[in-house]
Amino acid sequence: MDNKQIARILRETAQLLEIDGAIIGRYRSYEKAAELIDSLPESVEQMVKEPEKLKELPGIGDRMVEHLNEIVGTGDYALRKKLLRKYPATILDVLQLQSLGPKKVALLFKKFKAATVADVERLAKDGKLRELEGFGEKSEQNILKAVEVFKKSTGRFHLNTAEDAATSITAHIKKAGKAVESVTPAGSLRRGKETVGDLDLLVTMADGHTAQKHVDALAEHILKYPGIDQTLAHGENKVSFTLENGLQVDVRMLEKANFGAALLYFTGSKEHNVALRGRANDMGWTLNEYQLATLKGEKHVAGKTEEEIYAKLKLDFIPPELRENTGEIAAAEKHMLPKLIELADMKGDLQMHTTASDGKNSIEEMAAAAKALGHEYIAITDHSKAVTVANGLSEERMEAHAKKLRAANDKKLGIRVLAGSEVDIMKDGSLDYSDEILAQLDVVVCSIHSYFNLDRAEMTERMLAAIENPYTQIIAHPTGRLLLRRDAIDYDMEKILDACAKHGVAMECNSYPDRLDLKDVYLRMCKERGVKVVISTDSHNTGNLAFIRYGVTTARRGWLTKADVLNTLPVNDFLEALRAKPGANRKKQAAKGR
DNA sequence: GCCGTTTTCGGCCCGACTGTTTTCAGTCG
Repeated sequence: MDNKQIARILRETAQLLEIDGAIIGRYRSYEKAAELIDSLPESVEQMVKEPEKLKELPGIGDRMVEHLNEIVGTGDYALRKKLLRKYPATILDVLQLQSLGPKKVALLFKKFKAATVADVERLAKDGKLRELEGFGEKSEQNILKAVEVFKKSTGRFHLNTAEDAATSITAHIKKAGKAVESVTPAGSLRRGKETVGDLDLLVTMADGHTAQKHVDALAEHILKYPGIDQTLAHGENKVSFTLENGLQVDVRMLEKANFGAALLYFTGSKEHNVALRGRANDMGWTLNEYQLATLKGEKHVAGKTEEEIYAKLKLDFIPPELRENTGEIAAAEKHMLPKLIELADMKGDLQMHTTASDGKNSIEEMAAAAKALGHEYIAITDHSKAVTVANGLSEERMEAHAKKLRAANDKKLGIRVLAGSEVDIMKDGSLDYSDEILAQLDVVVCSIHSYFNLDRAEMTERMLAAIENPYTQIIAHPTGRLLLRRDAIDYDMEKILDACAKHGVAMECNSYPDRLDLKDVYLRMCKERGVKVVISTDSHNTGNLAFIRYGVTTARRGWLTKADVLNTLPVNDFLEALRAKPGANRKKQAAKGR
């Protein structure tokens, strides 16, 4: 049982307890345990064998250790099962609906036995809800809207969808003219989380434009953004709306003096903020979205910039990507935060496709576009023969293609082109090309495109066999997940990473916004084990090459530095750092094509 | 259920907004 499953059981228990009317602290302790375990790199299943270690974690006490033991041992949790006899599991869907919280959900269940989204929809349509205390006509409409959103999606969006929306809305806001000083995205987008639930934008008002009438005028202007589907809120300092794709956008207008405190607050994560506020309290201060101040708010301490606030809290500046309360505060206190990798550190891109398989551009076009992005080298990695749907290359075609790739270096493209392939890992863990073909490639990138549903043991064996193959150098999109569409394939990640460390196989962080694979938590596991990482785009056209920024962001979330990522090296050093192929003469290989 | 150099009991982050109310409970982030 993995941490995600354990966290889900705890979170559901917390939600059910809340609906059941438990006191605030009780369900919060379950919530906190779930949040902690969700982002814990170590396996709880392993840790229950050492309860003392488990108890060192903040918010885990004697009782929680017992509960975790029960969950790991039995695969379920008696309290949750008991609550699910009282409330159907579908009531948790109802809780997802915007404007319905635990109190109202409990009331709906008590009065009408409503336990599904469909039940609630029918009650709202029949006008039954307004009979209840605390509900009115407006609530009915809001609930019906929420039901529509629920039906449309689970309410999360790819990183690039959110970023594109932020760019477009920012441009619109700036058209308001000189009243606007700056527009800054906050929230999970700024933290670079793999998917974004809603978009937070902070707008600072320029000097001389802070009066309410200017703010009101700006709010009016913002609500004229052409992509708005529905306006959700229109307050003094905030407007909220949804876009046609269902993405919710919150825009907050504020004074420059509060910008740092607001940016910190709305960037989150919630867990990071809670920890910072606790720290502020310990130091005799209080932190909110307006300022850091003395406990009763009588004296301002800081608020204009995030840097200033962190400094007052005796912390080094914490990059947004690390703000998940997974150790960054302790590291910042001890001046031990890593110097995170940056986009400018990237010198190459190691996975991309051309018209030879399923790409849209030629070798030369991909090379020119990569050069324009500042890369010094690329590996062209068209599909191997098993991926027939993607026009995978037969051994004969691959051999000819490799020659063509080498020859491309004679054309003075201004960028080194490495001959590679994205070689399929077959069901039994063997590779899709013979050793003879693999020996001719500069870069062998291996990945899974079939049999995603093998059981865990079989999948682990398959991956281990691929890693043990002496020609395998990089595992591409290692878990095969498609964000919001397909779950990660199931194998023992710890075993796989140990094998990668042993054999010098690198793990890819795939930058494609619907993959971001490996993800942050696993990248951090790579770093701890000394497993090498590469950041690639998996581009299928020249436009995709810029996705590398999402890979870099994900790597930053995994605490990686430049030194942890192989393709920050100059090409010859990179080739030397890559796993040596059988019989390879490194120096000769590196010098080739110069 | 967890936690503690003001606490072993009594708190659990905290403020804005909405919709329902005429002063506030519930929801949200």
